[in-house]
Amino acid sequence: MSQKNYERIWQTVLAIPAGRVATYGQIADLAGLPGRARLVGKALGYAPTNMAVPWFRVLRSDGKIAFPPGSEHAVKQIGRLQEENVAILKHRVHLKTFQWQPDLSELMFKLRY
DNA sequence: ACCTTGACATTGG
DNA sequence: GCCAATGCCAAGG
Repeated sequence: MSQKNYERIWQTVLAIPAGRVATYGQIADLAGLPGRARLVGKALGYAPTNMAVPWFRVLRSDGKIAFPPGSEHAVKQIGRLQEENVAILKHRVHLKTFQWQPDLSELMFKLRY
């Protein structure tokens, strides 16, 4: 287990502000792991609950919820997003409106890159 | 070392 | 926009 990569991913996701969302690929890039979007999903699955990583703010490249419609995970995710006023329509978030546009220098500082 | 598995992404129809 | 085919690559068996 490459705990190191997971940590970077968790830290990056922790930087997503409430009310905004990011895609798996975007997180991979920001975490310095280009081309490893799938690793992001895996890392979120292993995220320690005590660390409160906002996994629900991460979506597919087209804005869709990654879990199957109606599944327990999907329902919870949609609920969490709606609590922060992120609109969901047809299992999808309009990225043009809600996608996080990180301040790169600030992020670099936080992640120590 | 080989094979399988994904909370993915991109492209083409 | 939907679906299928491809490409991708770390983890775990």
